[in-house]
Formats: sequence, structure tokens, C-alpha cells
Amino acid sequence: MVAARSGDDAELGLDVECLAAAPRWTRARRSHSEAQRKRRERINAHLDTLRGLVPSASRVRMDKAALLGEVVRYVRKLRSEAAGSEAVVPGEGDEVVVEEEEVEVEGCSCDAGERQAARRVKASVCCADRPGLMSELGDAERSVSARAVRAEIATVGGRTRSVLELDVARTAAAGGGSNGASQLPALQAALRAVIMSQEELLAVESYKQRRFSADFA
Amino acid sequence: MVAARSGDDAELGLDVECLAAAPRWTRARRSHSEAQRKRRERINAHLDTLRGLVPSASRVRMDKAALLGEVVRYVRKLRSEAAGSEAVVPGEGDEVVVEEEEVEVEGCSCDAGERQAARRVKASVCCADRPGLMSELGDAERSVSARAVRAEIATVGGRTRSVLELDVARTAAAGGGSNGASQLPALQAALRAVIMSQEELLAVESYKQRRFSADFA
DNA sequence: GAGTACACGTGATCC
DNA sequence: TGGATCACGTGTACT
Repeated sequence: MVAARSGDDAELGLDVECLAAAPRWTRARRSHSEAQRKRRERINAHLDTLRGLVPSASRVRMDKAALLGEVVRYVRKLRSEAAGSEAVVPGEGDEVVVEEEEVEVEGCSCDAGERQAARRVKASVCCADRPGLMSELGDAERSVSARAVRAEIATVGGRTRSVLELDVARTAAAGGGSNGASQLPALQAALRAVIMSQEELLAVESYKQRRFSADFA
Repeated sequence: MVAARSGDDAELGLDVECLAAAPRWTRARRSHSEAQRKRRERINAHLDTLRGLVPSASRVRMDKAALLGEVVRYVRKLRSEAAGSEAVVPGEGDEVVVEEEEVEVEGCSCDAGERQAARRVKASVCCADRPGLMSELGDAERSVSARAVRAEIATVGGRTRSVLELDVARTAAAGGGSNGASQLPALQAALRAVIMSQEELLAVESYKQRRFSADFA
């Protein structure tokens, strides 16, 4: 065998000694080996690139398997950090999207005691930018007893999009008077009212009248 | 060589013919092979994990090398997206950090005409959460004629941190009355005032008094 | 020597 | 057919 280039003394010598004229190096076999080597170095090139890209792998010299392990750790970390911060760039049309956040139940970090008191909701609002917009969004979120846990706002070219991560209370004594189940539509309506024009807003002014009237425990 | 179990006709026969009693299946060789198999399946397991983690690789069946290529593309994309949005989780102590954003001049997407009209600044404010905080931050940013381009707010456990990306005007006719060079300290002072306690704020109320009074070139 | 890690050549398999 | 990819066993080097 010719496994290592520097170790072809023993076996190669035996082959020559036994069969003499055995062309053990046919063109087919050679091109096959070369293709393999080329494949290997392509893979290892990408592996080296990753070694320089993942911070934990750049520090110390790592096993090839351990490197890949760190890569999956790093990708998981980055993608969980970037979760919810996608599609934050404002689009052309006004829109309000309210949806229940998917519960990521990896591991066992669930605190069952508080899990039923509130539910996580993601609200995305895209509209033209204007002064006081954030305050009005805060009013809308308060109108359904929601509490902002995280928010990301991006404005470009006069248009802005706010992606809000909210904890909306499930208790029946909610500020808006609705029970826990119907607060999502209420939140959606309140957010829609924020991006309505002045004339549209007059028709739905019941929202504005209610802004500071509720007084709950 | 005994590369494949079913391909041991030529060389193995030769070895037996030449050396006779060669026990080609020693315990050492066997454990070695098993260790290699275990190593291979560790690597391939991580590779499969990555195949499910990278969206472009989940779609179609990919080459092992091509998969790694997509992994580096994905990691590069995620890490560039997460740039600037690090350290958003609020800490224990109040703090205000204002620093000029590093200009990322990759490629040639610089619009030299507008580049001197404003400069990009990153401001990070960490303090206890309270109603109206965002409005006050907006006031502070307006006091130095800054315009929020992007903002990320995270609040956890009653404490909140806002990372603001601001375009602060360089023109001499700035709202605060300062010239272009000294607006960063002014912004820092204004943001500091926001997180000050009531009593601290009384001592520095000159800030509030000056808010809309100064008007000189 | 036992254990581990990498590169190599090879057989098998699928376009 | 020939090209491309994979898993396998092996040689070699380092701890």
C-alpha cells in the first residue's frame, strides 16, 4: 500500500517482488486518488475557514469533531440571538401583525408557576415615521395590560417598523375589560388605531377616550 | 491492504502467499478500526445537525463539502446581522455610553455628498425601567438635533437598556446651540440627565430650562 | 505500549 | 462509461 508517501518501502517492495510486472498504478486508480485528495482539501479548507470564524475555535487548537461541535453551538447561539430581529427593515405598506410567540422548549428551563400568568406575543408595526409614535405604541400596549419585554425599532427613509415582544397578562381583570383570550384582537385594534390617519382615527375615537380612564388593581 | 472487507482478494492473497502466517486481524488493528468508525460517526452526527440548522442546506440534499460551504455563508450572514446588537441585555448598574460608530466601508457604497452632513453615533442607556422613559430619551436626542435611525430596547426584571443608532447633524445651526464637534458630550449629558433621580435632576435643571430657549448661530 | 487524530488509497454506489 | 461522493481500514505521528 502507498498510504503515506514516505512509507512506500515495505509493501510496494513486496508487490514488486512477488508479481513483478503488476501495473499497480493504473490511470484510473491515480485519477481516483487525486479526486479524493482534491475533495479532502476542499472540505478541510472550509473547516479551516470555520476555525477562524468561530471565536471559541480560534483560541485553542481543536479536534475536527470538537470544532464542528463548537460550530453548531455558535450557529445555535447566533440564530437564537437573531430570533425575532428578522424582517425589521420597514416595508412600503402600512401593516400591523400580532402573533403568539412560538415557545422554544429546549431543555427544562420552564418555570411552570409563572407560565400561566402571561403569554408572550410578538407585534410588528410598520408605518410612516412621526414624532410621538413610540409613545402612542406604548399607550396601545398599556391599553391591553401588555408589558414590553423587548423591542426593536428600525426607521429608514421616513418609514419605520417596530417589532415588540410583549408579555400580555392572562388574568380576567385585564385593563381593557376583555378576558385573556380576546386580548390579542384588542391589541391588534389598538395598534391599528395608532397607524390610522387623523380622519380614520376620528371614527374610532373610542380608543382615545379610553386611554387614561381605566383604573385597575 | 485490506481496505474493504470484500476486496481482499489481490493483496491479501499476495501477503499470504509471500509471508504465509500473517494474522491480518489482530486485536490492535480491530480496536483501531472501531475507534475510527466512532470518530467518523461523531463528525457525521455534527454534520447532520448542521444540515438541519442551516436553512439553505435543509432544503436539498447537499454535498458534504457544499454543506460546509453553506455553513460558512450562514455563519458569516448571522454574525454580520448580529453586529451592533450585542450587549443589549440590561446590566445591574446605570450607565450611559456614547461613541462614534465605526464606519464599515466594505465595498464602495459611500455617498460622499451626504457623508459630511451628519455622523452616525451609537448611544447605549441602561437604567431602571419606568413609564415615559422612551419619550424622555426622544427629548434628549432632539436636544442635540439627533435623529434615531435604529433602536433596540430590551427590558428584563424591571431594568432596561436602549441601544440607539443616531444620525447627529454636523451643521453649525444645530438645535442645542453647540457646534458639530461638541454635540457628543451634549448628547451624553442629556442622556445622563434622563437617568438621574428627581433630586439630582433639580440640581441640573439648567438642562431643562435650556431645552427650547437657546437660539444662536 | 495504549489512546487518539489525521491523511491516504480503495471498493462501492449513484448519476 | 467516467466522474463524483461516501465509508472503510490502514499507516503514521503525537501524547
